[in-house]
Amino acid sequence: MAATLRDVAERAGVSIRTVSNVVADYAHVSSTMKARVQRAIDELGYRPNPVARRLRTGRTGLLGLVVPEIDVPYFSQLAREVIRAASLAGFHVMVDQTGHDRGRQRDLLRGSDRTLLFDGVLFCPLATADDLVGVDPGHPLILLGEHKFDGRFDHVAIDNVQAAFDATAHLLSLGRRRLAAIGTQPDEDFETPLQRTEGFTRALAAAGLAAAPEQVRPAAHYSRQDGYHAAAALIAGVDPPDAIFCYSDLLAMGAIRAVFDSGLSVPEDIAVIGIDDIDEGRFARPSLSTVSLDTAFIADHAVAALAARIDTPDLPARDVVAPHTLVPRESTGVQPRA
Amino acid sequence: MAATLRDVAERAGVSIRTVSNVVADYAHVSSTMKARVQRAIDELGYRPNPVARRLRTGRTGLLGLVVPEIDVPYFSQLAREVIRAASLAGFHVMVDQTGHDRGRQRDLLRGSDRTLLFDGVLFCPLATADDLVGVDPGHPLILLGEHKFDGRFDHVAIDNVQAAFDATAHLLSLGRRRLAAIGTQPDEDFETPLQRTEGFTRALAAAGLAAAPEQVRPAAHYSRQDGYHAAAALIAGVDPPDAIFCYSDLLAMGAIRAVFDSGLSVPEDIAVIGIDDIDEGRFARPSLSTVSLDTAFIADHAVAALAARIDTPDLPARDVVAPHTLVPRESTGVQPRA
DNA sequence: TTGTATGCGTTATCAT
DNA sequence: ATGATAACGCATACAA
Repeated sequence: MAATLRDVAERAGVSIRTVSNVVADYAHVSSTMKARVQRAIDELGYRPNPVARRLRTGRTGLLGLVVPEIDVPYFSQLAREVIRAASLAGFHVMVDQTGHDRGRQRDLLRGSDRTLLFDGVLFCPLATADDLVGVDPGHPLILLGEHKFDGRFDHVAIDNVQAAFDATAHLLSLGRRRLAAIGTQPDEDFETPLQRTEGFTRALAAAGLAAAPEQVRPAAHYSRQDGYHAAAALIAGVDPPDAIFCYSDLLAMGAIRAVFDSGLSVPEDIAVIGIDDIDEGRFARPSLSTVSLDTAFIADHAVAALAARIDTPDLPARDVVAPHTLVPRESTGVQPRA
Repeated sequence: MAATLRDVAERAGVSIRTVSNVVADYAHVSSTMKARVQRAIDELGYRPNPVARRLRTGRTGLLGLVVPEIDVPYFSQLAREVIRAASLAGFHVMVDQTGHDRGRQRDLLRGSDRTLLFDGVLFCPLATADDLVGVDPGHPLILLGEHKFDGRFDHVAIDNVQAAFDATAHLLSLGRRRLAAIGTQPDEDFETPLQRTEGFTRALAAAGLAAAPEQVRPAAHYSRQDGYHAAAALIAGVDPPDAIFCYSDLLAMGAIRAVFDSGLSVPEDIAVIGIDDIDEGRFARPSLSTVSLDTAFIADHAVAALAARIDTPDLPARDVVAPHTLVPRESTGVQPRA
C-alpha cells in the first residue's frame, strides 16, 4: 500500500541508494537528480517507514516517561514540558503509569517487552528506589526527583532540603510558632520526604523550635484525600497547629478544605503552604502559597542528559539541581493576586 | 549485544524457526524441544526485538493520543484511562500535544513522520475539525468528543445537548432565572460548544425563558483564566446572572474565583455548574457541581473501536454515546460532601 | 555522483 | 514437528 524506497526509485528511474540520499538530504546529490527524485516522491506520496529505519539504525526515537499517575497535576504539568522538550530533540514520548504498584514499577525498569522499545527512560520513582539498586534497565535512565541509588544514573531534582527550609521559614516569618508538616512516607527508603522533613526540622531549629513527632504526619499517596485526613487529624489533636507545611500542593488543597470543614479559617487560624506550584493553586480560594519548581528547566535538562547518554553511554552520571522559588499567596496571608 | 533468535538457535542446536515457535507459544512443539530451547533463552537472557517484530508484522503496537494540552485536568484524567485501557489491549500510548496551534493539529493528522509509527490514533480535536474533511490520516482514527465530519471516522462522546440541558435544568430547579453561560467558541465549526449552547437554550425555553446573546460568553481556551474573565464581565454587565453554566469545570473554577473577587458569593448570589467532573472540583471551596463524564467508559470504547478498526479497516464507522451524570455539589447549594 | 548488495531480527512460506 | 530461506523497508559499505 504505502510507497517504499523501491517504488520511488523505479518511478524516478534511479537506484534506491539515490532516493535514500535525497530523503536523507545527503550532501552530494546533483540538483537535477534531486529534483527528479523529489517529484517521484511527491507523486507517490512517499513517506519513509520509521520502523524499518529504526531496525536498521538501532534507534527508536522513543523516550519512555514513567510516572505513578499521569492525572496527578504535578506529573501532567511535568509531562507537558517533557513532551515539548523531547519533541524539540526529535523524540517521541510514551507515557507509562506505575499506579501505586511497586511490582509494576520494577517490571517497567527491567527489560520487559515494553521497555525494549525505548532509547531511554525518564523515571519518576514511586515510593522507593531500592528496586533499582543493581538493576540493569538495558537503556539509559534518568531519575526525576530522587537522588539516592548507586551513582549509576543521571538525576534532575530540586534541592529538597532547601525548598522545605524556605517554605518553613516563610511560615515562621508570619509569626506562626505551632508548625506541623504533612507528607512523610512509611517507606524509609524514599528520599524526597526525608529531605523535606530535614529542611522543616532545620528551619524550626534555626528559630529555636522543634516539632513533636505527632505533628509530622504521613501521607501515602500525596493525594487531596491524604491531605484532608492528615490535616483533620492534626486539628483534632492535642496541639492544633497554626501553620501546616505540606510536601505537595495536592496535599495542601486537601488540608485547606479540612481546615474550613472544621470551622476554622485559612490563613487566619492556620496558614498552609505546599510545594510544586500546580495551576490549581493559583485560582483556588484561598490561593495557595507554594514553592514553585521549574518544570521546564527539569524537563529540558532531563531530556538533554538522556539524549547525551543515548549518544555516549559511558558518560559520567550527571546530577542536575533545578531551581525553586517561594511563591507566597493568600493561604499564608499574602493578599490579592495580580 | 542483545541476544537474537539466531544466537538462541545456535546455542540450543536448533533452527531459528523452532526458537520462534517456542517464543510465540506455537501449538506444535514437543515439550522436550520446548524445554531445551527455553533453557537457551534463559541462559542468554533473550528478549524478542519489538522493532524487528513490528517491521515484519506491519504493526507497531503503538497508539497515538493527541490532545491540546496534557496538563489540562480533563485530558490528563482521560489519558490515564486511555493508557490503562490500551495497556490491557496490548498497546503503548504516545502522547502528542497540539497546543493551540491548528497547523500542528493538521500535521499530526496527516501522514507525518511521527504518525506513521501509530497503528491508530485517538484524537481530541482542538477547536475545529474541518481540517479533517477529505484528509486521509493513513491510519485508523477515533474522534473523542466531536461528532461532525464526514462519517468516515469512529467517534465516542457524550450527548452534549442533553448534558447541557441537564446542567441548565438543575440551575432552574434551584429557582434561578437569570442564567448565563460561558464557553462558546469564535470558531463556528466546532461542534461541542454549539451543542452545549443548544442544550442550554432548550432548557431555558422549556421553562419559558431565553438568554440574551451577551449572557452567553465565549472562552477561547477553556482555561481557568478564560472563566475568570468571562464571569467578571458578566458580573460587571447590565444584567448580572444568578447562575452560570460553564462548558467545562476549569472555566467554572475560574468563574467561581471571579465571583468571590467581586465581593459576591457562590452559591448564594450566583450558582455555578461545570462539565467534566475533574478531581479538583471535589475538594474545591465550594465544591463544584458538575456533569460527570465516564472517562473510563470513553477510553474503553475508544480503544476497543480503534483495535477493531486496526484489525478490520473497512468496518462501518461507529458512533458511541458515553453516559453522563449530574453531580450536584456546594456550588449550586447542595451541602456537605460525604 | 550514483548503483549493487548485504544485513538489521523477525515472521511466515515453503519444504521435509 | 522442524529446518532452510525469503521477505519486511531502510541505511550503508563497497564498487563503479
